[in-house]
Amino acid sequence: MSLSHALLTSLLEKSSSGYDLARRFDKSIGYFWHATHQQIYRELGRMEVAGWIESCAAPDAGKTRKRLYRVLPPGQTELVRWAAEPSALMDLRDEFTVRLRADAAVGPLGLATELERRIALHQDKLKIYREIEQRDFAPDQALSREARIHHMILRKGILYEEGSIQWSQQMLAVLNEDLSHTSTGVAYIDFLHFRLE
Amino acid sequence: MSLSHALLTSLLEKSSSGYDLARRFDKSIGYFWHATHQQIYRELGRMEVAGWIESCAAPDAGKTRKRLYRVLPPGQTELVRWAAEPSALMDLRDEFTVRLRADAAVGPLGLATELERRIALHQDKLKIYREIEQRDFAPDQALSREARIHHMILRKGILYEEGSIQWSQQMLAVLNEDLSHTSTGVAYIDFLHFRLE
DNA sequence: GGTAACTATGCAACCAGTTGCGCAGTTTAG
DNA sequence: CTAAACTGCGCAACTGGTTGCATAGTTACC
Repeated sequence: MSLSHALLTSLLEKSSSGYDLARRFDKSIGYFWHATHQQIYRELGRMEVAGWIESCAAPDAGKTRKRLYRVLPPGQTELVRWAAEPSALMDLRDEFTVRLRADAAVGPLGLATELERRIALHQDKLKIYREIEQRDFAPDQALSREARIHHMILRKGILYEEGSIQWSQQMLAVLNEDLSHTSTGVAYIDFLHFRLE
Repeated sequence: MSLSHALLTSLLEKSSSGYDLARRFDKSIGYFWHATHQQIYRELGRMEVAGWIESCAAPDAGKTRKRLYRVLPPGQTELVRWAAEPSALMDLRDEFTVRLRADAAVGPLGLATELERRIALHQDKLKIYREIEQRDFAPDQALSREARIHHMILRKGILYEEGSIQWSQQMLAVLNEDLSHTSTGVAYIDFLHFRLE
């Protein structure tokens, strides 16, 4: 999924060691996209072979193997080339949605508790995003183009979490509805598929 | 990502051949999650070995190799077991977000056109979802539990597309802003990372 | 009657992502 | 002073997803 270009971007913003990159990735792009240290080291190796980046022993390495990675001009060229490519829309491949559909197919499976847990997780993320917004993107500042783009990316996360919480609460209401007046069997299933043809 | 359980759910809703399953998948769960026929055939094979499903020559097979797949009790048991498991939140691994960040890092890359294309794609999807909603979930009907869950899943898609369109239009405004009064260099980059520590 | 499109399945190879483990040095706390 | 935790890198194996290709029958059309 082109982790390499995400890493190029992150390295352009700040040259780092693989380890720092992994941690920084977790705290910026990584709020939206988790990558393990393994993936990152492997990708750094490939990019160095490709001549997109170079590395040297880190100044603060001591006797450790710590290396510092830097983007080379071919890497930046490649990033610019890649950025202009069209890309597919993200798919919303959410496991929990499938679980809900399984619940719909075989009958109540007690997903309310899990849904409540997920709401709490969304609220945690939202809280973190809002703190970052307050600290880094105060409304009175005149922001640079770069900062405005970063702000919009963060806004995307905030809007997504807010939407997820609202939707989840409505879903919770559906799961908790009194079932005594409604059919719980399977008689309805066959005409409930989304049909398009 | 547990395609097998998504397929179990889909097969429970309606027994099908691999091919039909692939096409039905595209038109229900598949609006949120694309799977190729290859993945589906491979997974069907595994599930049959595991005893979750069984297959027989399809009644309408003629001289073709068409097979019909059906969920067996162990398959349903497995689905119920799986559905109760906790699951991680979806990550928003969107390539275009990385491209925007690359634009922020190296300067304007002309992403506005691509963003406009994506807005149009979101609008197409939204239109389809709304048509499905009108046809299958008319507001005056008393819906079963199953239908209400399916409706909520569709609502999730609708809300996501609406949110994406709104956000993208704001992002477009940022990209199209007059640059003459703002810095376009790289001087700002190093303090623009989201910081948490 | 030929050819193009569609239905239906499957193999093989590859690439990306994940997990578990291990090594080696540094810092911190008891 | 030593054990534990943390920094930093990396190998090997596995799983899941993707791509390209192959096969074979069916339908539709000119």
